[in-house]
Amino acid sequence: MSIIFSRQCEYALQAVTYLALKTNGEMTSIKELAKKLGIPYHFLGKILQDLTYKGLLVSQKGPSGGFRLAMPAKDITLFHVVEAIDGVGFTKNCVLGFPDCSGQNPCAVHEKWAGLRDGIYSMLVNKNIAQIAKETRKPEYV
Amino acid sequence: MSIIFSRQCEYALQAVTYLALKTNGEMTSIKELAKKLGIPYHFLGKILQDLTYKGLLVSQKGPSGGFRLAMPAKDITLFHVVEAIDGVGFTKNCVLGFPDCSGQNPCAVHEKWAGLRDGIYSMLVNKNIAQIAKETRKPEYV
DNA sequence: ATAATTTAAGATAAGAAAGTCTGATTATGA
DNA sequence: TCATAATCAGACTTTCTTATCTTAAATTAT
Ligand code: FES
Ligand code: FES
Repeated sequence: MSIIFSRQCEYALQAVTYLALKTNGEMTSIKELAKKLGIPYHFLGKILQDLTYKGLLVSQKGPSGGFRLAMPAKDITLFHVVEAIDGVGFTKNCVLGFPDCSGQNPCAVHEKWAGLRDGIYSMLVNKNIAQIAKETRKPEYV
Repeated sequence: MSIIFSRQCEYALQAVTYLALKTNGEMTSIKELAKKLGIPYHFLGKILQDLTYKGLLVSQKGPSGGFRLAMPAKDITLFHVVEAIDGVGFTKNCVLGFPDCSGQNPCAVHEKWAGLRDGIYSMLVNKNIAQIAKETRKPEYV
């Protein structure tokens, strides 16, 4: 099966965009996120913990605790999340799996792929998640 | 780690483009492919077996046996290989991992991603592997 | 015929990713 | 204070992917 981002990363992206919808400093619990997004509870817990450790989220224990963004939504992009979970390998790897990807040693589709790869990068950085939250219409988020 | 195609699929793509360089009906052994491309011998064997089963390659046992393309290189695209190994899921899945990806139920980057996805598809179908073989300069292939 | 070479096939192992479970810790609010 | 609700942390299990090993079957050339 072909994939772009790991499942962990997909979950993280969904969770962060969901958190972006909570405008005031409100905390959101793992329970709510897991339920609304259909993500396994404990697995999501690990991921949020990870994002907290990486500085993207802030957590709070106890009743009415949970997670919120560590900074204004306009300062976070999807790329920050991908970077934190999957790393930035996809921005420089050969799509055919050759060990060295560069203009010096291009595979048959290197030029084309380099362009698409940049396009994916742009997709991830050109909108902050405040904008993304505003445009979101997924039923999962309601 | 983010990836586009499975490692199996990458190996398959590399092997098929390598086979495309053998113009006359010549057979190529797993040994040669594994050595030149740096792919684990037995693992590659399985993959080539699979591609044979799927009809992309023809195999021959015994001394001077091996594998060759089952049809003229101009009739095969990278997409055929991806389709055979990883399937076509990537042409229709949401990049953020949402279960339903469509214009009816778009995520925040659906429009952008749909375009890039088409670009990847084009990259895979717009050249046949005869053309690809001709343009290839990877040292692995020499 | 027979020895050598090659793919076919299946079992198994090793590793990574995904998911689960349990108990500890921390904070809230009655 | 004390029960409750939440994250934190670690071990564990399951599943999938990748890789290895071994034997069988087929083909070729001697
Ligand atoms: S070498 Fe293949 S994409 Fe760059
Ligand atoms: S819904 Fe996300 S890419 Fe289509």
